[in-house]
This record gives sequence, C-alpha cells and structure tokens, in this order.
Amino acid sequence: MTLPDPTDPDLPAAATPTAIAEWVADVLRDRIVKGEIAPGGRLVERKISAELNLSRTPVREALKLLRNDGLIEISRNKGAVVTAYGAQEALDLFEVIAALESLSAGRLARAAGAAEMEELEELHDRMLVFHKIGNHTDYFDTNSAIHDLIVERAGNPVIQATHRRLIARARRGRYLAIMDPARLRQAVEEHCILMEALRARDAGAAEAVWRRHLAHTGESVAALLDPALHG
Amino acid sequence: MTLPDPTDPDLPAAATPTAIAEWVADVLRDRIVKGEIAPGGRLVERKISAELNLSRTPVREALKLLRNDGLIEISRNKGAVVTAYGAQEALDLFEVIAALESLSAGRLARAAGAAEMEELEELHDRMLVFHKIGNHTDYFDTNSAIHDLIVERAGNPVIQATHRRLIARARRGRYLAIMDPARLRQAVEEHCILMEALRARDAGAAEAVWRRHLAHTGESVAALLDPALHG
DNA sequence: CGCTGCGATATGGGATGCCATTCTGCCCGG
DNA sequence: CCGGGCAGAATGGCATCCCATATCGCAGCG
Repeated sequence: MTLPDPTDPDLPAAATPTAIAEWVADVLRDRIVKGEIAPGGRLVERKISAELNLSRTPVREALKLLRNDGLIEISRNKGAVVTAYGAQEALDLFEVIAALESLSAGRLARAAGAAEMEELEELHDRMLVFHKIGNHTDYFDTNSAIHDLIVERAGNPVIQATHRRLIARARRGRYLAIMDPARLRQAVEEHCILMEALRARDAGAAEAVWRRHLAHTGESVAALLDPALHG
Repeated sequence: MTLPDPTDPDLPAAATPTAIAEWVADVLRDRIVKGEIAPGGRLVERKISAELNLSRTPVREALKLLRNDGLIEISRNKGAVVTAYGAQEALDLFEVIAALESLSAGRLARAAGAAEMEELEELHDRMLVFHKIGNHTDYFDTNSAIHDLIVERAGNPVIQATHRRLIARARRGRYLAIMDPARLRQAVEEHCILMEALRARDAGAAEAVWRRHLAHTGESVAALLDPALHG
C-alpha cells in the first residue's frame, strides 16, 4: 500500500525536531478520511513503521491518537482497524457538532467584534463566489473554514478542542459523493441566514439556524451513506 | 523487572494482563482530581515509573491519556504539568457539558422507555434521601450517577464519549469546598423539574431546565474557584 | 471424512538504552 | 557586583529487543 518512497521528502527527520508521531497521525488520518483505507482496513504497526522508515514507537503513538479521534479501533494482537462509517454514526456525530457549533454561533452573535465579523464576511463572500462559479472543491474548503472560524472565534477553548476531535470523522463523508444541488442551495441559504442573524446580533436566531443547518448536513451525509435511509 | 512492590498491593501484575497504562492513568487522574497533585505540579515519567515499579512506556501512555482529558500539559524536556483550573475554565467546561447533557435530556424526553425512566426515578429518589439526611458524599455520587445515566441512556454514543472526556476536569471542582446550601436546594429543585419534564415527555422543558442547571453548577464552581468573581 | 489439539506465526504491549534539547547553576571576565 | 557563556543534569522522544497472547493451518486420530 502506498509504498515507499524511501527518499520521502516529507520525512520530518530534520524538519520537525519533535512530533513525528503527530506527523504519522496526520498521514494516516488523511488516508482514512479520503477513503484510501476503507472501513475495516487494517493498520499494522510494523507495516507502517517499515513503510515510513521509522520505529514502531511513534507509529504506536499515532495510532493511539487516531483511536482517540474515533477513526480506528485497536485490539490487542489483532491490529488497528478503521471504524465503520454508516448513516447512524453520521447522524450521531452531526447532532453533537450541531450542539457545539450552534453554541458557538450564539456566543458570536452576542460578543463578536468588528474584526471577527470582518473575517466572517470575507470568507462568506468568497464561499458565495465559489458556489456561483461551481468550484466545488474550493467551495467545500471555504465552507469548512467558516465552520472552523465560528468555533474558533467563539472564545471558548473547550468548545474548540471538543469540536476538533469530532470534525475528522464528520468530514469522512465529504469524499463519498457529490452533494445534491438542491441541498447545496439550501446550505448556502442557511449560511446567509446565519450571517444576517450575526449582523443583527440575534443570538437565538443564529443558534437556531445553525443547529438546523448542521442537522440538515448530517441528514444529507447519512442519506449518501445509506440511500435506503431517508429521515 | 516488574518486581512487585510489597507496599503496593494494587499492582496489576497478574490482575490485568493488559491495560497497565490505563491503570496508571486512573491512579494519576485520581490524584489530580482530588487535588493531591496541585495545578502546576510536575509529573515526571521516570519518577512515576520508579514509584509504581514499572517501565516508562506505560507511564508515557498514561500521560498521553491524561493530556487527552485536558488534565495535564506535556512539554518536551520539561515534563508534564497539571493544568490550571480557574473560574474561566470551569465556566467554559460547563457550557459545553450543558450543551451535551441538555441534548441528552431532550432525547430522553422524546424516546425514553419505561426501563430508562425506572432507573432514573430510582436514582432520583435515592438522591433526594441523601440530600434530606445531609449525606453529602453519597448525595454527590448519586447526583453524578444521574448525570452520567442521562447521557448514557440518550442513545448517542458520540455524546457519551465526548461527555466522558470532559467530566474528569469538571469534577475537579467537587473536592475544593462544600457547596452553598442555597445552591444545593436549587440544584435539587432543578433535578425535580427535570424529572417532571421527562415524565411529561416535554423535550423542550427538559432541555431548558438541564441547560440552566448546568450553567448554575458551572457558576457555583467558578465562584468557589475565584471568590472575587460572581456571575 | 471430520474433528481436535498442537505448533508456527502475527501482533500489540512492556522494558530498556541512547539521543537531542533545554534548563540550571557556576565561573570568569568586565 | 553583575552579566554572559559554558558544562552538566534533567527530561521527553525514538529505536530496539523481548514477551504474552490470539489466530490460523496442519497433522494425527477417531
């Protein structure tokens, strides 16, 4: 699998004095999120350490980090396997993300300063452009950046840390399929409503629309993961 | 080596074939939550491994677990230090816990079966008795059990996992001081209101009271941590 | 022909040693 | 008397070895 450029230029040998384990985790997380390693796929410490030209120790730590993100499960003497990702998991996940992000949106509506609003407006405009010209990749990236920024600028580090732990799993759905155009339009509309609520400092409206937005997103991802399900 | 320290009867040498790291994490977590290791206190891998008669490897893993719980911070060449725990952290923490538990309470109000309600009623009654007779320790334990049960029975594993990660830090406040009797009465009242809402299957009321309950708790803990602050 | 038991292999967990970095304290020069 | 630099100690990270256990295949017996 993905062999082995022994001369891997990204090897952090000199680049990163520490945190090799986190680099390994990033590599593996990417593969899992992008679906290169399918659910049920095995991650064996010795294989990975050989492939990346490292010892098992940082790989072990990286696997623990991924387990912590809920991306894999580790069983003794059986290796790590990528967790399943089905409709139910997506709904569960987005329910929690909705709670965290709507909390953030409400906090922002109450306390956002001019600088924060400026950042948001700028990203929002950019996203609208990408949507209009049909650039899906940049649209999604900007969209994600908006969500992350809302959480970050809400000013509660606990929300941010908790959100970060969940977002990798949530975005596993992004690479599965193209989203329904009708849902795309609805999502953009919800983003616009949020911006209106923030400009009006209407915390209740901001929370409500954002919770709804993320519930819709969760349902869309769930529908993609299980076409038989429609709820 | 693994020579059983005669002074430490809890050594899991034979008791636990695996998961020594988790046992170490439990030991250290207990000490931190109970305040035996003060904020800013240092946890040195070699010291701990010597004290517990094991190698650095499981200790190292345990420290990573604690970092993950947000109880310590690890810096290279400086060791792990217990994170500060002040009024602001408590408020931030309980804001997130309130979001998670109120979500759970709402789900329970909509979907709880007879068995779940029975469990809750039983614990609730027990808590009322402990409160009435002034048994603070058992009151707190039963109270915590109710909160945990609500999250557990809500049927969303993501909520449960996320909640578990936050609760250790939240409960660091429990050992700081005795809570204001007026706040105790208010807390009991809020528990009663929640039970009423659950019995009536009123999800909105359940969410509202539980969010309020946890906001109040956060404010109480924050006030204990910083008597100058009163929000 | 099928079932049981034993051994080989795979795999994660723990122990241990070495290394790089950073912090501390002392000594020397100004 | 004070400041800068240097040496040694402290400390976490990585590499490597050994071990316990679970899994799988094969052989031998019923």
